[in-house]
Amino acid sequence: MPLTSDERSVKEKILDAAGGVFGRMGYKAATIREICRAAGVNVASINYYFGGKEDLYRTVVMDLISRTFDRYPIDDGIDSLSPPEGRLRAFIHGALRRLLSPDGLSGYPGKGQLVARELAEPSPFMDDMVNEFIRPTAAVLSAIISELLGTGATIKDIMRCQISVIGQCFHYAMARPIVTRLVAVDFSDPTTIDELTDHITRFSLAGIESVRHAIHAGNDQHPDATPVKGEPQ
Amino acid sequence: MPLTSDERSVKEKILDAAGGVFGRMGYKAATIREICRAAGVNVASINYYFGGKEDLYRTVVMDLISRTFDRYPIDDGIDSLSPPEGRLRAFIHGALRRLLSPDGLSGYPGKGQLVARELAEPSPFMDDMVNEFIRPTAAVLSAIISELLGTGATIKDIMRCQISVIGQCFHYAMARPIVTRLVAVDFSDPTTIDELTDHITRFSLAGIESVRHAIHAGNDQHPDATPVKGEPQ
DNA sequence: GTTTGTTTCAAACATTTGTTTTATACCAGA
DNA sequence: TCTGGTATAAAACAAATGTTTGAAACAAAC
Repeated sequence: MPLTSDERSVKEKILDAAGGVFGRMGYKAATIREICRAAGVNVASINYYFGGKEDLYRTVVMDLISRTFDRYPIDDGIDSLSPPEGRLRAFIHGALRRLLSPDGLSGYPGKGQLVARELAEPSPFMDDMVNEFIRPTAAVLSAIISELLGTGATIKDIMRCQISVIGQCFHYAMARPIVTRLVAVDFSDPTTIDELTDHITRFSLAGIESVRHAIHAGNDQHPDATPVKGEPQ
Repeated sequence: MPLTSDERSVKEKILDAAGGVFGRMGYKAATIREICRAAGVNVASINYYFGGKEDLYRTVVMDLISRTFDRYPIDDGIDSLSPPEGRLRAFIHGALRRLLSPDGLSGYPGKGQLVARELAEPSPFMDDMVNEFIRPTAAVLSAIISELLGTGATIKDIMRCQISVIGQCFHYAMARPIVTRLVAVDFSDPTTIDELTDHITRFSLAGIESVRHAIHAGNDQHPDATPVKGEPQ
């Protein structure tokens, strides 16, 4: 009978501890002894419950992302027929909370470092991750931006604006080791997240509007009239 | 007398091989045996010439970044007294080229993955990197944005706009494994880099301008933007 | 209470890995 | 040729790490 309350507890303890250790140290540098010490369980437990280190890692990552998307859905509970400005704000808010919010249990530091690790050295199941989570997310953002840009926007225009929006959100999560060395900020604070949502939304709406203008007014001119000295483009 | 032609050859062989292996596998997963096999030298050579694995890694990374900044300087050859719009464009162009341009090393995959790796598991000398390369870069961008925002901008305002600009540039380098799965783009192509420079500059100038308006228009959505108080730096 | 299957634990095992050692080859200069 | 410093190679070493083992503890069913 594999479901006593005690078993779930041990498994959960391992999963939580593993999330933190993997996120902090990366797959290779994280040792199962460190994970088990943090979880307060025996080293053999990992092989007993998960079959090995690699399977534990896969479970941890998929579980973490899945739960995060459950808690902070893509649409953030906003009607897909409402004006695109509000939907963009909801999207950014959701993205920031997914990336920066601490994961309820066991003081997990944030998913940013874990994402960075996946980008540095994509796992064999990176494709699954993209298909299951990232592609639907990108589709929602694409629809919003497409509406904001209006007719005449090319796929390239939409794509670039998408990356401009997402890039801002990601950077707070990924570059945390750098940013915190440059300035003292408390990410994961809800107030901070709301402020960032305001900023990125304002910044992005203006940026998108500017791209829209460029599209409708004689394409592809340099954004500033002053040419760069000695740099033939 | 440590400078016969033969010695330099061995050292160079190690450096080249190490760049590839570290870039491909990351610090922890890369083994000195793998590096030495790729370089065709004895395992003891690394300790003999570099003192150990960590010092070798530091040398390789610092060398790579240093040469990259030499080739693509921060100011991109533009006068620091010219209008901030052009300077922003030069800054973005330089950042993109540093991040996306392939470099001379044999078969080296690009700096995006290395940066991502550093963010995922910061090296012991991450502080050195930040102080030597990132801090001066951030200072240049900060000056540009500060000028664009005008008086009344808080440290927070400047910082957030900075991250908005840098985040867009970084995302192309770091999220390459994701982006290439979503759409077919050839980064590192100079034409692509120039197009991206145009887009990010236009997008960011509009975003910054919008933030400037919000600052001067009683900052209703911006309850924290009280003029410059002593932000811990 | 005994039995049966599951869970936990400490110790052991087999590899891997960074480093050191020891010996040998090299190569000028006296 | 001898000598002293340098470079390379093979082996040895010590520490760390993922995994396995075998026994003990435990819980529920009979």
